[in-house]
Amino acid sequence: MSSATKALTLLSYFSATRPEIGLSQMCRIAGRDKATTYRHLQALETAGFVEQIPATKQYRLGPALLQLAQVREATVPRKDGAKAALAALANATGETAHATLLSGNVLYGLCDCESPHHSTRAVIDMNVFPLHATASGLCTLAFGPEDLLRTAVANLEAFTENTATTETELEALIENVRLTGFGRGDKSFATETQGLAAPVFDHTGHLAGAVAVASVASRFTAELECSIKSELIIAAREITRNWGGTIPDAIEALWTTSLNNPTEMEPTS
Amino acid sequence: MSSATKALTLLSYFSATRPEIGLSQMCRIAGRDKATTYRHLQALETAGFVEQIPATKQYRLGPALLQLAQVREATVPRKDGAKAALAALANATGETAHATLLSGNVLYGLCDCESPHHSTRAVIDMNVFPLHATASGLCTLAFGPEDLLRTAVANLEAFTENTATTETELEALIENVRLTGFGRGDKSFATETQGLAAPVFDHTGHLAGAVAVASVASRFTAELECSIKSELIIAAREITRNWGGTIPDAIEALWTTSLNNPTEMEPTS
DNA sequence: TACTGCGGTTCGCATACTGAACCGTCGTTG
DNA sequence: CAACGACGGTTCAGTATGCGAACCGCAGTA
Repeated sequence: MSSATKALTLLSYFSATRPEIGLSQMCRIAGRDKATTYRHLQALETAGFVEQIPATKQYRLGPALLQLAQVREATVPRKDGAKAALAALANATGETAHATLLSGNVLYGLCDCESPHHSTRAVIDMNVFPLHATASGLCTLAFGPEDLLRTAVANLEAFTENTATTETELEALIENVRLTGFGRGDKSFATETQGLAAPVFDHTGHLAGAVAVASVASRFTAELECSIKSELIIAAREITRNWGGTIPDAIEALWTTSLNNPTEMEPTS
Repeated sequence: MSSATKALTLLSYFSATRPEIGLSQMCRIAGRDKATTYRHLQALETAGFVEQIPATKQYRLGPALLQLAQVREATVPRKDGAKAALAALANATGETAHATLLSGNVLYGLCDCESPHHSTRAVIDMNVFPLHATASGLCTLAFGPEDLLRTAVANLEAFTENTATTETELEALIENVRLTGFGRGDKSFATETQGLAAPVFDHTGHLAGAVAVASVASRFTAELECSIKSELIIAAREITRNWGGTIPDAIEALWTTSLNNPTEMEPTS
């Protein structure tokens, strides 16, 4: 481990719950020498990555991070941060993968990626994803801002006979998403399409969108669902990381339990 | 200079205008060896501070910065307290507005906001603001800690032919700022940029940074200057308030006299 | 084919990082 | 008060570790 790496890892010990760390405390956390840690902190301070609070002598993250984060945000649009993960997802599952982005009350299609494995694919061709009828939409409703539900119930268009058209039906679907950590669209948008989605988060800690796989219903099996879910987790983690966020622990826990108990799933219909 | 510092300085070479840098290019910019630079970039990559674009092998800023900036923002939410005021300032003046933050002896760019009014704008693209050559820097020298002057005179780089390059020249500029309450950068940093800045204070009662407007020199008139100054006062008051400080009475007095004296023109308040 | 510039690797050398020990200063405590 | 411990910060010998000249393979090109 290089000296620069060691210095940089010190930064990762700062968090919202522990924003200020003293020298001795940092030594204990990092398990390193005091003199070394001191020099590392000084190096970080000269670079503006940490600053020392004059009153308490404690260290906290510095202002240079804001500047660099701004440049990062300007240079890497979100679409680029999702493309590679989507391609991997489509390739691993053999199905069509796509990402959606929540902006205000609307869920936009951001980017999609078709798999070359099958001749019949689910074709994604939407600008706006209906919240109540797609896996991504249900995911957004389950883990996004609460007032989104009002927007959703204002438009419960019935795309298929499986579409939820009442508020209670919709709430049941959302509740299921909150229990499993995955959004499910069981032929609720198109009669031949089976959707699975996972939430994606950004640097504000809020839901930013979803990543989803659209499979053709006729070849959708329990094994495929399990495989898709595990790949979805990988993709959701990567996209979230690229967007500067972290998956909330609660959702990570949901994923592991819902992957280990595949008997939980109940086809609604 | 420690190895960690050397690695960290590489990050400062990324900017909005140069978001992606290859290895050889980085060597030239940093003036350092290729192997060393490569190791540094690798260390930064493992820490998530840069990432390599697979296609071009170039490096760009990484996603870890977003997370750390988020923590910083949660710890010290100064940026939030400045953004709204900057937007209003940019909108009212029709010019590019930005805020800077003093940390130690260094003046960092915190946040900037471009106005949509003009097609030609002053583009702010700096991590660190030179104290002797920018309106914000002069403001900081005039009203910030005294020993900052020593740091400033240690680096009197001439950016344009208008840049102050001697200590006496610099002191004359600072004296003018102390008389008017506004920092002025008359093409001293870029030949086409005219800067005006006002100081901002935090809860300790000391200077915390500056808020500034960068105008294009060719359209800079007395009327515009007057308008910018009155808007600057509003923005400085608001940001200072958001940062938990108050504008010292002495500076409020300077502002009112300097707005009324040099010209009969009344600002649109 | 030879040449140029690129990203990446090797390896011997000495620089600069390491960490045990130390210092001065706080609050606390018997 | 004096002893104590925890803290931030400093010193110094010894060696791990970073340094850079030289090199490799590749891709474009003239």
